[in-house]
Amino acid sequence: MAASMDQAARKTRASRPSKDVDERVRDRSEAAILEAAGELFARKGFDGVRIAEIAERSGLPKANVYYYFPSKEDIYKALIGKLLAGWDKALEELRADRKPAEALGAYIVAKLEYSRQFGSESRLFANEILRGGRFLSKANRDHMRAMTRDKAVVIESWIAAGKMSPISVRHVFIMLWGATQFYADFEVLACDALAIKRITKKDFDEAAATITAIVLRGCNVVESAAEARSTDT
Amino acid sequence: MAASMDQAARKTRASRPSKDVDERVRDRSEAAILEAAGELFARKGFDGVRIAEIAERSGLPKANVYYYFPSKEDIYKALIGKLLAGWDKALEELRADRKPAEALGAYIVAKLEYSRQFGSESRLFANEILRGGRFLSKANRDHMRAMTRDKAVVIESWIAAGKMSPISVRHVFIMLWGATQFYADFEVLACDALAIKRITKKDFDEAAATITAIVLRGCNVVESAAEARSTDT
DNA sequence: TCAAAAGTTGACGTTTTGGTCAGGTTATGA
DNA sequence: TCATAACCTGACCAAAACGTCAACTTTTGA
Repeated sequence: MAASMDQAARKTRASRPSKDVDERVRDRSEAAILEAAGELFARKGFDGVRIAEIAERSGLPKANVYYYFPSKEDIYKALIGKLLAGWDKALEELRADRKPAEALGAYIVAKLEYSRQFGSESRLFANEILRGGRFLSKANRDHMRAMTRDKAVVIESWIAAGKMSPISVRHVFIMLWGATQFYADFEVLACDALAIKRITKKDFDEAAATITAIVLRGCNVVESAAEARSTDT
Repeated sequence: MAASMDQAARKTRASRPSKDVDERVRDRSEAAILEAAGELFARKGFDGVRIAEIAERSGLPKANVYYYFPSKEDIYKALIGKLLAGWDKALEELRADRKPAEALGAYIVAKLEYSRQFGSESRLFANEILRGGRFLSKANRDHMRAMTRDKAVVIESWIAAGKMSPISVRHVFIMLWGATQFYADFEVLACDALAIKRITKKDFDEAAATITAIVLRGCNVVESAAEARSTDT
């Protein structure tokens, strides 16, 4: 996911064992650029961002940004790559060997937490999808489809085992995605809806509790453990 | 919401009774521009669209677009205005005198139908919110807040009347918004999730059914046909 | 110590783009 | 018919934005 092939190749740190911490200038600069670009792309979309802005925000002169990344598009694509990793992580909670209520609750919490902590990444992803996913590679989309299918199978196994009522699993995924991303992606709307100025951790916790409660009850998920009250951590 | 004041004033159709159909060139041109611009803004965001594109797509030369709209921003704002009307319409379904199950179901259907029929408007709105709502006026936001509050009161009245279990009404709104907009706004993701090429009417119907089922059951909305007439606005 | 590699940067060139304008054509209404 | 208003448009401009470059400084490794 580094700048470009030739430059990445130059990095060969085996031949440069001087610093074990290896706080290479390159790494720091690339990170700074990526972070600045992430925030900006998230808020203004690909076309809305000037590399001069990225440069300014990352504290580097424009020409230096071009030293690390051959083009604006390359910066953007590098960020898209990072995104997809995070996308998967929450889904990992959905495993067939877990109790449905537990797994679904954990998924909702993880997804909300991800979008809370990585708000700008989440918005960047939303932005990209909204525009039709121009920059998503076929591999990216194949991976996402496969992931969805696998997790759908997990939930269908719970349904088959009578642990929850039969529903259109894939539509439920969409409900969950929509609900969990809303707070980060459409923060303005969420704030208006909640009649607050800024969304806090507490609001996210309430969101998790509400979404979990409705979805679990909505799917008639059986709660074997009589307790399992609110959806903490 | 027309181009600008002076130009709109000139329209004074009382003094020009020649055509009753009044298929004024102005009206057609403005509509063409707005439609073309809507599609483009939805897909590429404000900064991503060049007025040359709008011109081309609406079949007019660029300078002619400027004849009707003083600036790109004015075209964008005109569209935002149209959006908010649609936004309200679905919410009208939520009236205290209706039965909760009926009203909520109708709301979900109306919201989905709106985003299906006016996909590009929905995406444009999403785009605008994602970017922090730069072009939303204070009046716009005040209106939306007031609308949300009113409808929250309606649902809370149902809760108070024991017609559904107590939940965080405003978080439920967010769930509903997220779920109902997803299909239009994040079509790419929705297609991948549903393992289909394009979303059809049938998919929207299934979505409505699933969302309604989960939310109604999730909120323990009582389906008793008998009562549900204690609150009368 | 020192040459080569890595990193930095101000200034520049080219293209794009929002917006303007002067002058043309068509519709309107008396 | 004819004056006026509405409408249309090719050509143009200044600002901005992407990307380049040559020269400069710092770091590296032997």
